[in-house]
Amino acid sequence: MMSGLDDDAVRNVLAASAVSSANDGEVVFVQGEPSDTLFMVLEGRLKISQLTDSGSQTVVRYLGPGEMAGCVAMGGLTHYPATASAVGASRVLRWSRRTLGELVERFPRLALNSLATISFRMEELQARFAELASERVEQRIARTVLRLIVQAGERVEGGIRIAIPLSRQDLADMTGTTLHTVSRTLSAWQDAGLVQIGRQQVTVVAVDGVAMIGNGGR
Amino acid sequence: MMSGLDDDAVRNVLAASAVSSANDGEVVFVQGEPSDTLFMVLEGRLKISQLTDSGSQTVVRYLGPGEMAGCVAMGGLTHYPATASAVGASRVLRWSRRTLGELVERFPRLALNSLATISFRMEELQARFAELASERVEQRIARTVLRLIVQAGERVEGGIRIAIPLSRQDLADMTGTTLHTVSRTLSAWQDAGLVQIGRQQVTVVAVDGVAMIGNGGR
DNA sequence: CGGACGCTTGAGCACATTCAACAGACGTGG
DNA sequence: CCACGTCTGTTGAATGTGCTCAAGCGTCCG
Repeated sequence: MMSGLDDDAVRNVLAASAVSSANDGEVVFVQGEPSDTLFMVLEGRLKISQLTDSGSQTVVRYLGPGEMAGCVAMGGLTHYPATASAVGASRVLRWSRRTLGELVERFPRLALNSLATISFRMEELQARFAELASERVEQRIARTVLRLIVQAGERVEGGIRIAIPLSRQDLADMTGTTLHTVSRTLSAWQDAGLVQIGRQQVTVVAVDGVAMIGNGGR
Repeated sequence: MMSGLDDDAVRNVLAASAVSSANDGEVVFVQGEPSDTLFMVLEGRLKISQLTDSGSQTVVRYLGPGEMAGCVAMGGLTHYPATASAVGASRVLRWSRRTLGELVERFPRLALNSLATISFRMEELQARFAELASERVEQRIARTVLRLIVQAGERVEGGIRIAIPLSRQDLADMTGTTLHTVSRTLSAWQDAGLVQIGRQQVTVVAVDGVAMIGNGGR
């Protein structure tokens, strides 16, 4: 978010922010509310999720330290398109839309950086959209797990652990399936020695094996 | 794209552009190529589509006059995430990445406008993603048709026609299904008096009926 | 006139959902 | 500390939506 700004500018931008804390599960902003604040994660994580009117949930992404949430406050959207809730004890920086307007005027670079962030996410979302449209469930789960180990992988003995409390339901909400199918799939993978699963956690033992499934190798 | 710019600025921005024509089906930019140009549709339409490595296609959206294509050239992406091809004889404005950099420096507002555009599309894509993840095929087709009549609806006797040559395959690529299912669905709708279908074209007779299906009323 | 293209329709099947029941882990409060 | 309720996860069986495979038809165009 701050890339391309000189130290002085960064100090100015930070000085204009406020800090908030959020406990595990606490909501930072809610889908449908007026989008009058931009956030940046300082500590912990945010889970960005979306609720359709029919009641089903989709998880759009997880955000870690340094990442922006509610970029739409800078773009033109008047309401948040999704809900952000804290995963574990977290801390975020906040800028009001007003403050933001002034900052962007002084440091136009901020707008460009947001643009870069959103472009990147847009590309990712398009890719996930295409996956969802054309690939089978097992493949999608594999790709999602791979993305998660990039985003939040943690080396442990015997593999790479996804350092987010991740329920079967969460994975289902990311891949557009049900927790049942996710459970079955992960169990099968464990039997095959690809992963090690536990309550709200997944450790990938054989990254190459999972990658193969993700690429269509059955 | 030009909103918030004064007349003089608009003249400057336009003066820096080049014009290209594209015949029906001709490709404007290709997925994976370096994204060194920003486009704006002047006449006709562009179809933005994406090809996965497994070979299946998804249609991301259609763009009409005044809309920007390849916004990523302004954001940070180095390669186009999708392919743009002309639908019918079309004309587009072009700005090179270099020119664009200079323009943005002089008129920072351009960056904000792009941000607004992408934010809007991001929101729409998120909504479609959620649809794809949670709704049945018929519902998704209904919603897609409704979106299309907003984007390219044309009042005709007996309904609203979608003024784009739209094959069953195209609709399938937008909804993540097969042309077979789309064909069956549209035929059923025609029997029910909801739409009037023809070769590469759809005319919605009963918008409310289609909307009901889109909202889950079976 | 012939071929390519877009579309329709039927039959069978497979993947994933739905329905259902249960098991274990965790947290809470008496 | 144990009893209880809640939350998360597992697994089986039945069901069904939508895909795949297959064949054929009409229309547009060279």
